[in-house]
Amino acid sequence: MSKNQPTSTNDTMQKIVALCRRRGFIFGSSEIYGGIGGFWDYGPLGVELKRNVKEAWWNDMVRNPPPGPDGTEYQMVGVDCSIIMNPKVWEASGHVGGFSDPMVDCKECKARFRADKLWVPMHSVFHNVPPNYSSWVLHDANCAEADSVQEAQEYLGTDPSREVQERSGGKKVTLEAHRFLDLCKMQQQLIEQQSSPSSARRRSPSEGSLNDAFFLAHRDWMTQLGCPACKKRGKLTEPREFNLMFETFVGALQDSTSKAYLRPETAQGIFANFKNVMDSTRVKIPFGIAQIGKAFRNEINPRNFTFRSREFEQMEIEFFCHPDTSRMWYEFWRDVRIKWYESLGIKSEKLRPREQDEDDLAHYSDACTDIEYLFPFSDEPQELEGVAHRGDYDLKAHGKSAKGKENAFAVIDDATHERFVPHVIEPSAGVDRFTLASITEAYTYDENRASPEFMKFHPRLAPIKAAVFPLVAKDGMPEIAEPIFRELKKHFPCQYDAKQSIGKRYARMDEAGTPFCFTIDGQTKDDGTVTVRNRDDASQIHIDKSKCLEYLRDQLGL
RNA sequence: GCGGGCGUAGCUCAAUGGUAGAGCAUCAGCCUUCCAAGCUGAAUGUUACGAGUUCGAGUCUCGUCGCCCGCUCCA
Repeated sequence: MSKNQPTSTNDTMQKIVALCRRRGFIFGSSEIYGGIGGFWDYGPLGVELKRNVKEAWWNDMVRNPPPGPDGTEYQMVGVDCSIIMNPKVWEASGHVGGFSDPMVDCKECKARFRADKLWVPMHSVFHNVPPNYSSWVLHDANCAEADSVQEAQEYLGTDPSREVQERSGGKKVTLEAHRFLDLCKMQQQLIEQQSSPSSARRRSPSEGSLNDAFFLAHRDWMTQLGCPACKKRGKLTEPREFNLMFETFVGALQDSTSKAYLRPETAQGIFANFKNVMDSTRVKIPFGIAQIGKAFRNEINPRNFTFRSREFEQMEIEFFCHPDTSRMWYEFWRDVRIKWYESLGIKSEKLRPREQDEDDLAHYSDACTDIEYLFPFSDEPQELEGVAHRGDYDLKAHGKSAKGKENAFAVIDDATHERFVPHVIEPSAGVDRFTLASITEAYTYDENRASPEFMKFHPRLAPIKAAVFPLVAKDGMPEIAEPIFRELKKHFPCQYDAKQSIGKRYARMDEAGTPFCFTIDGQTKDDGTVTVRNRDDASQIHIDKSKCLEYLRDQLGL
């Protein structure tokens, strides 16, 4: 094994990051000023790659979507919505209230916890919790074991003035019972009034649904809880809000009335335009609205190269269908999306659809599948895309918030005259995540090659499709090569290079992931053939110099 | 956000508190008839940033920023 060969997953990731930077795929943003965490720039090769990702998606999902289940016809249309929207959008969607993580720190051991995780555990000692509690109460590892009254008391503190005896289902619980019951009731209300489809999409109903009123009511009490890490009491700070939305101001005046947000997801722009699209395009259920665009989340701790960035791009479809067919469409899109990744060179063994447990789902949601990919930086597959069954939640939420009626955005079936609010299936993919996946998937190390590192991009994604080289820059070879290059570049992104040794030029193309190189050599003048060099196995064949474009089209399948 | 580690040329790294260097990569020229070859030359730095100690700081001290690792977090 060569000493430069990657030896660990982390080593591989470092080499990939280095190659991305060296060859102009991805740079850290604002590097000349020391950089800024969570923001990335795409260089000359990276922007071609990322455009190819987006164009493949737009072409395959919007302009030429696959036939539906049982050959069902459906329409797909696109939109491109503004990044900044009326803040009411984010109130209706639940992001303003719910798109934040209230956190507490332990002053003793410096550990940090989500505030809601501290009190959820305590409910596990009650058996009169609502049935749907049982599953998510055990969500927290600390509490899964907290089945004894004593352990519950650990959390509550032992101040006698706080203790109240509560008999419940034969179990005698000694703690501040009325507070406890308040919590139970409040939490039940929060679940029933759950108004945050997005925040609830991947969180259990108990999490992230806390609002200011809750903290105002229980602020003092919560700081008395024991720290789950070091078990010391009274060391926790008050819960603090960590809102993940970027704020800005519209207009010159910077006050609360001008506050606005950079969108944390592109989906809401589609919902907000649902009626506009319906009224202007003659689409009929079932149909989809697609959008590619930037979104912003002020992540606490961006990591793993571009995987978790603060500014990122999404490719989202909101597919509207009749409630009776929603399950079918959900399964359809889940399968379509997995196949799409495979069609672009992602090996199926590195892809994993992970269906969320029914217990984890929000109460209005029928299903959600994360399509995950095994990146080199992790032992566990990480989310590339979420295919969510959102039910009629979003349209009803906006209908109620904007028009005062839940069914304001209902549609009418012409045949049956049935009036209904469509259900929504949402395949939501991360452009940067798949771009990164295509990079890590393409990265190949073969110590037997003169240039061991090369990028085995799928032809559709390769930033440069071909290069044209004169073997040496004399003997009339450049004069033959240049016209071939000029012809090819009309149809494909191509490069011409006559400098330095042929091996070095091949190596550079290997790192850029260029599938084919056409080399004009001495034989070209004799019999009119050029050498085609294949990136993946460095093999060579001869074809007539007039057939380069035809050969490329054939091989690339484009 | 916490703890630990690290910041010198594009990359990998040198330089006892005393003139900031090498290899690779890049560029130019020559050479070269298929895989990062060779020769000659060139360019490349406010040593992350900012203070302090010192006659003198890449080197010692402090702060800031960034990156990496581990926690934490990831609607």
